[in-house]
Order: sequence, then C-alpha cells, then structure tokens
Amino acid sequence: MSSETARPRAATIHDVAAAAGLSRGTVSRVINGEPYVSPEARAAVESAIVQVGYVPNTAARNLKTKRSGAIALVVHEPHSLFLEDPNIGAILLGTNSVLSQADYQLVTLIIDSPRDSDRVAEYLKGGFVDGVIIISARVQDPIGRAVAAIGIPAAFVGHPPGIEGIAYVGIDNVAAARAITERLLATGRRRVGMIASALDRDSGRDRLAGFREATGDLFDPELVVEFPLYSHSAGIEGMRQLLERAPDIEGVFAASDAIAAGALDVLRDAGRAVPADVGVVGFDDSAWALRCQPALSTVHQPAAGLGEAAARLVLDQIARAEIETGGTILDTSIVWRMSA
Amino acid sequence: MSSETARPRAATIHDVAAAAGLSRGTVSRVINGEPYVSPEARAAVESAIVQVGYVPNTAARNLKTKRSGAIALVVHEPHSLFLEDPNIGAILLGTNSVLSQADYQLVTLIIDSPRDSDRVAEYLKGGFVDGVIIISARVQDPIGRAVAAIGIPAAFVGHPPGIEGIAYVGIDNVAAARAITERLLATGRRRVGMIASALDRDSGRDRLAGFREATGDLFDPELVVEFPLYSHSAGIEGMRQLLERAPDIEGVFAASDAIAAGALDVLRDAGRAVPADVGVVGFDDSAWALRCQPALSTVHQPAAGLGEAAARLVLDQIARAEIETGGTILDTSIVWRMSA
DNA sequence: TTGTAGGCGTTATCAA
DNA sequence: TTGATAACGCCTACAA
Repeated sequence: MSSETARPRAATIHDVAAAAGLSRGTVSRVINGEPYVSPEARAAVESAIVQVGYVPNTAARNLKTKRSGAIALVVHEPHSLFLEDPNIGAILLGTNSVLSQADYQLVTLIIDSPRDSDRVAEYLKGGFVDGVIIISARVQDPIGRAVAAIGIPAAFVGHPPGIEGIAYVGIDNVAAARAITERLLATGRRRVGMIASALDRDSGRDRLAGFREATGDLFDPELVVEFPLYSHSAGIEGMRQLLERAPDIEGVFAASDAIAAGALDVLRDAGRAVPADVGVVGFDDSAWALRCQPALSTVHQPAAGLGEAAARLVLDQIARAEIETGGTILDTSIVWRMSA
Repeated sequence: MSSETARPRAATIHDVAAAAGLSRGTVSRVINGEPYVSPEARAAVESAIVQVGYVPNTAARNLKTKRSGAIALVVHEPHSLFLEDPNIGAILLGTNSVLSQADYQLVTLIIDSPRDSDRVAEYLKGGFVDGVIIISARVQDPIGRAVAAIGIPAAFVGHPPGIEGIAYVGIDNVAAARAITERLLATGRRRVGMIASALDRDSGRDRLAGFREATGDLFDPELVVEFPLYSHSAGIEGMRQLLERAPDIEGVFAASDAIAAGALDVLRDAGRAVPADVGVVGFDDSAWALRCQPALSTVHQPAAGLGEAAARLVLDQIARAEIETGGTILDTSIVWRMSA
C-alpha cells in the first residue's frame, strides 16, 4: 500500500473573504444566494471560492441553523430477508426520488443488532438528520419508541401496533388479503389454505385476518401454517406441511410472492398441476411473480409509492414545524395471471 | 391528521452544569469518560444529565473535533438491479457489522440520478462522514473522482478503471472466470459461449477476459453476447440469441447467477436438457443458484467479506490519519452443483 | 449594499 | 481535580 499525506486544513469563509477583499458577511450572503449583493461582489466572491477551494463546513452550518438537510431511512430487517425483499429496494428508491427533488440527502441506516439499534437512536438524536422514515418495524420496536420520544418529524411505512404518535403510510392488508382470497374462492375451490408469515408485524397479521374474513365458514385452522419470515424457504416448508395435512387441498394464499414461489416448487415436485389441481395466489407483485411458472396471480402493492408518500409526510412536518400523526392508506389492486 | 407542538429547545451542557452545580468543563469530561473527575462530581453530573434530559449536540461536537463518527456507503446502481442484486445486501451487511463493532454509524447513500451524484459529493465534502466506501462504481464514475479530490479516507469495492488514488478490495474476476470456464470445458464440451454483461465495470470486463483466456483456440466471437445489466432478462434474451446463432451450442458461462437463471428458463422452454445437452455455469453463488433447476454450478464470491474488508480499509486510514491506495484481493472458489 | 460582532454547543488549554 | 476561557466555522441581526 502506498500512502499520501493527510489532507490540509480546509479553506473557510474567512479565507474566501480575504481572497476576495470583502467581509465574511458578504461572502456568506453570496454563498446562501441572498439578495442585496452587488454583481461585482458576487463575482469576486465566486472566483475567490474557486481559487481557495472553499467548501462549506456543514457542522458549523448545522450548529447555527439547526438543520442538516438530511433525512434518515431506518431499515430493520433480518439478514436473510434484507438480501432479497423486493419491497425494500422499491421503497428506498421511491423515498430517494422525492427527497432528492426537495434537495434533501437520504441516508439509510441499517439495524442488524441491538447495538445498531442503540447507535441509530443516538444518531437520530444527534441532529444529523431533520427527519426519519422507518420501514420494517415490528411490534414494540425500540427504535419506534425512541423516535417518538425524540420528537423528530417521522413517518412509518407500515403501522406497527403498539406505537402511537407517529404518522404512517401503508396499505390495507386486511382488505387486500380478503379480496385476493375471495377471488381465489371464486374459481370454485373450497379447501383453501394459507401460508402465513411475519405475524409480529402489522402486514403479516392483517393478511391472515383478511384471509380469515374471506374464508368465513370455510375457514379451517388446519389449513393455516405460520412462519416468521416472508421467505422462499417458508413457502417450501409451508406447502409441504399443507400437503401433508390436507392432501385434498385446492387452493393456497401465500403471504408473499417469495412464499408463493416456494410453494409452486413443492407443488411441481409433488406432481400437482397449477392451477388445475391447486390454485396459488401471492402478495407483493414483485419480480418473483413474473418469474414463477405459471406466472403468479397476486396483490399489487405500490412499494415505491409508499416510500414517496412517507417522504412527503416527513417533508410536510418539517415545513410546518410540527409533528403530525395519523395515517395514509394507498390503494392496492389484484393482478390476475395464470396461477389460479 | 392530529398534530403536536414542535419540540422545545434541547438541554445543553450549560444546563447540566447548572443543575449539577459544576462547570461545563467538568461536565464535558464526564460525558467523554475522561480521567481526573472525582466520583462525587461524576455522580452529580450523571444525575443532572438524566434530570434535564441532556443529549449531546453532534453538530457542535463535530465542529470542534472535526470527526463525525459516521462512514458513508455509496451505492450507485440502476433501478432494476438495485432491487435484486444479491451482492449489494451482503456487502452492506458485512460493512455494517465491522463498522458497528468499531462504533461507527454506517450511512448508506443512494445515487439514482446525476442530481443525486452531485448532492452526495456535497454531503461527503460537508464533514458528515469520516470516510466513504463506494460500491458499483463504473468506469469514469464522477463520484469516484469527487472522492479522490476530497481526499477523504475511502475504499472501493471493486476497482473501476480510470480512477487512481483510492484503495480497493475486490476479487480476481479474470482468474475466477477462467477457472469456471475451464471447469466447464473439462466436461468435454467444445462449443462454449458466454452471456457477458456490465462491460462498463471492471467485473464485467474481467469476466469476459477470463472466459476468453480459458477458451483459447476454441474462442468464437459468435458465441458471445453482451448486455448492460446482470439481470435475469439479460439471461433470457442472451440465451435466445445464442441458441439462434449456434443451435449446436454445448455450454454457456453466464456472467451472473441471475443471467444463468434466465438462460436455464429459455433452455427448458427450448427442450434442451441441462446438463445433458447444454452445461450452464454462473457467477456469484447467490440465492439464485440454489433456486435454479438444476442447481447452478457457479463461482462463490465472498460478498460480505468484501464489505468487511472495505470497512477495515477505511477504519485503518482514519486511525493512521493518512490516505492509502492499493488493493486487496479476496479469494473465490468454485461451487460445482448440477447444471454442468 | 456592505461590514461588524455575537453566539450556536462543544472541546481543550491553561491556571488555579 | 476543577473552573475559566478561547476557539471551531458559520449565520444574522444590526449598524454603517
């Protein structure tokens, strides 16, 4: 490894002022694009800035203005899922696009251990960011409570039960699950089961609740299996269990597309034709859905839209200088393909 | 939406000092765990901190210490890929685990437009972070040049050509591609092609170079197709083209597992048996590899390890207060499964 | 239109 | 062991 010397002391407004032959006040005005600066002064300052290589010191600016121009997105997701959850990426991109246009810097913080959780809470308290968006929070998530306690402009994507006082944006998981289950039942199947998942989150709970509502008298607890994660492997294991418990099963609602993909693999190996013998529906309308064979009928979830809405919720609170609570619900739709 | 009042002015060291009946200097020493503080003073300060609800102001601290305790990870990835590249998540988690243990906060910055690129450069210059790790950079990536110009401790994951003066950690893509191609050839196939990709990055270029080296006299430009992204759809389109150009093709090296998965789908639809008729090998050893039918033979890439190594590279530069350059190469291995 | 100067909340140096 | 007291770099009244 070769090495170079450490970088020299950065130029300050003071240096610019000296180079331009003006006062620091005037330099500051130019930098912040304020009126009441003569064209000559502006030109002099601008060339002086280039000349001395001036870069504003954000720490000093933040100290003075009490703003950072940055907004955090906290992701709390277990290892395995983080690597493949299609929604996270879309939410991230949606959030970023809105913040980018408003000239805010999005900083994503990952929570992958209790230690991370504490450090992130410190970071949020520390004034590094003007607002925060939280995704993948669980019931009683400590970071949610920390955010509520700090009183920083915030928004959840999803709505973890047990945490109040923070705005949120989400979808109606109950209604969406009910709708797709009803659609599945409308194909004439009676023995319909569910591979449920993530019951420690609102999304997981609500999808199960919707399934239950839709099945009504047909509901059979034997036909419901539960797993902690929305993963492909949960689909594999879940479908195996279901097939064992009820060889006569006619339909399956998988709590996510990844789960549905796993279920389809098992059904194929078991020699069950889809949708002829068993109908399968998923949830998310992610990249998985189109890659399945047959293509998956599923619930379209506006993941990027959720990120955008959450970003707007936070920007709005910053603009109005007050914390808001309450929720925004975005629409979902059913995408009917070949799997049921 | 209900709303609450804006938060009140935060407590400062001054408040703590007043409540504890001590000077600000002593309070500061307690907060920073310095020696030469009497047990009584320490206790008084600690209870005063709780009493007034004191939280350190990071902007002020940064201004004074010129450190932020945060390190950035810049991700520059096109929309579609960001959503599914298995390596990004693993690198992220690896980086986070190392930084977390060193008590640094990882902040991930996404570049999704030229505007983002400029803002990120500003953010990095602004003193928000003490170091930066860059992944997915392209040839001549402006953010790479910006980082080099800033002179901040930095490390690339991968090694974009055309940018010097920044440390990097990567794998030997040429050697790995050569090795797996040789293994494919060792199964007795002569008409072997490649679905190449991402030739604007070192990884994409090098994998093609390795393929070429391994095929030697057998190399046939007709059997190489190129695509911009490491995507499933590139695999589909690429395999179709290859089949059209050379119906007698016996083997394919896909530049990534996702591409290989797409190729397998096309081969299945075309009625070609794998590995009997055509052998397929991939690259990454991602979740895709195990989900393929048949399971994919591929190159194992230590994605999390790359993230960890990059983090250490940056921490080391911070500790030694000097910028380093030069590279670290991590080992890859071949995972031979059923697809060839 | 420009200059002056106080202070944001910390840390760190120097006396006491 | 503790207490004053400068900075750190910037913004912003206020005065000129």
